[in-house]
Amino acid sequence: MNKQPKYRQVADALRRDINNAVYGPGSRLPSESELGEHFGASRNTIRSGLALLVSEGLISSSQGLGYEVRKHEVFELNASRFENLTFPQNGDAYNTDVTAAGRRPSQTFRVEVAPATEYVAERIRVARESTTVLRFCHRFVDDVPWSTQATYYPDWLVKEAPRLAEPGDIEEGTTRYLAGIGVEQVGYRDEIETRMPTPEEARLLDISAGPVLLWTRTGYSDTKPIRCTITTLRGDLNRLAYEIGNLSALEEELLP
Amino acid sequence: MNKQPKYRQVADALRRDINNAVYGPGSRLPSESELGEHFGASRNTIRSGLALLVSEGLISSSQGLGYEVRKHEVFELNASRFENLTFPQNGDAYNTDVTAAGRRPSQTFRVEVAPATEYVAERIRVARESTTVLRFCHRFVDDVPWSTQATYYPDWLVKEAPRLAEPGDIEEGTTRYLAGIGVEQVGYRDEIETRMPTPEEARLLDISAGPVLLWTRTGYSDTKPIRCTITTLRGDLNRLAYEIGNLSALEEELLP
DNA sequence: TAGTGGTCTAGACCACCTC
DNA sequence: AGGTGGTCTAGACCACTAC
Repeated sequence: MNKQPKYRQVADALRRDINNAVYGPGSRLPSESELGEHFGASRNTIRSGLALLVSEGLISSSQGLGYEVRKHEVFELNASRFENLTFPQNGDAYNTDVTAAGRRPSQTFRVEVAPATEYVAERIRVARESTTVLRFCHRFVDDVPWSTQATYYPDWLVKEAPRLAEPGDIEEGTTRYLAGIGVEQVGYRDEIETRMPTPEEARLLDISAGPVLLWTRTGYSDTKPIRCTITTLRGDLNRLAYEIGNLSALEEELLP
Repeated sequence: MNKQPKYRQVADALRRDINNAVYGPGSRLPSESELGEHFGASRNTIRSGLALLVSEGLISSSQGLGYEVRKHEVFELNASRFENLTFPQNGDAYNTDVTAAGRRPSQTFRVEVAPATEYVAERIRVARESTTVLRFCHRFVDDVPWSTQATYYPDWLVKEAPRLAEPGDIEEGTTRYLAGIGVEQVGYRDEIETRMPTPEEARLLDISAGPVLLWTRTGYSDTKPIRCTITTLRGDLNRLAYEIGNLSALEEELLP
């Protein structure tokens, strides 16, 4: 027989109850002491079991309140909608998508000059530590921190497109502004990863547990890379989607 | 002054040392008792700090051995390489990509009849719990569990394409087999999410800590969905890539 | 004020690895 | 055998929330 440690038995029992909706989304779990009595375990052992479920993203805890079953709400970002002149939009797809979902987007924004990290440098093909312009966005949906987005532009491009270095939004969108001065983004390469947040990311995105989704887009003109955008998304709140090829079958679904 | 709890101070100090390569990748950390003496904390407090770093994916622990700084090795899957007749490949891109990276792929494979989960049913547009054929793949790279892949085919398609329900591989690849009988996949919709693994996933993929990357591809003919493939990837080992548009600038990079 | 979770301790015993 | 991490206990005190 495969004997599990007691804290795992506690976690398994509670997980089963949560999946079977004995404890529904948003409802509160019994207190640590009550669970301790129920399972015949010390408070610390119960806490180990609960910590497992917290790390799995099933429950969350707040001091003075107790443990609560988390409700899941996912926002989908369409990453394949082409960022070009055929889709008029401000900045990028974010405002469009969030508003379309009936939610209220907001953001803080800043521009700075920053040395290229190794990660960025190899993608926009500049020397490590060389100067870049960083346009940084901290995004919220209904005032909940949702994602951060950092776009790096190489120095040579900023010389051609000085408005990139100016603080404040570019009304018509950076992609369109660049196209207007003859630098057109004709393709991009996306990379998607996941990992646990750094303490800094956890602070910015108000993450108490669970992973982040990292989405890097390197945009190319017909001759060279022109930007690198790194988006850090709360994993529990976001999903990325790509639609590729002929999807006429999908559109029909939405007809009356 | 913002006083951090002692176990966080421990974690922060060790994290800094790891990032500054005081403890390099693959090297061992001092034992819990040594750290306890160093930081003037009880063993349990030290363990809380170390647990934080484990959950962040920075270190791993093994009973009897100690804590080790993890080395990162990421395998990139190109998800946008079109799955059609222009790219000859077995099954899908997996074998091609892994072999190209100089690694040894292996897999176990099974076919079964399974009722559609709600998630699958809404994607291939069949009734919940209706019959589907599930082709399941457990994949390894150099014998390390890497990902699982489950593809669901709707019942109506299996009637037209009976080999889908036969156990064993389809030599020329399922996409090509289907094209051969007139069911061509002309487009697909990908969805990408992340979360912590379920206990079952942790077992199959041998995950001690860290998230999984979930990649769902729904394939369409010109009139309806024909399959739904759910790939579960170890987050620490995998990255997804999409290349879209004109990337002639990227190809040049690889010339002499 | 009472109840909740958050931190911390001191000590015990077990399971696993290396020598 | 000796050292490592893994589990578990009993108890203390603190911080936060509710009433």
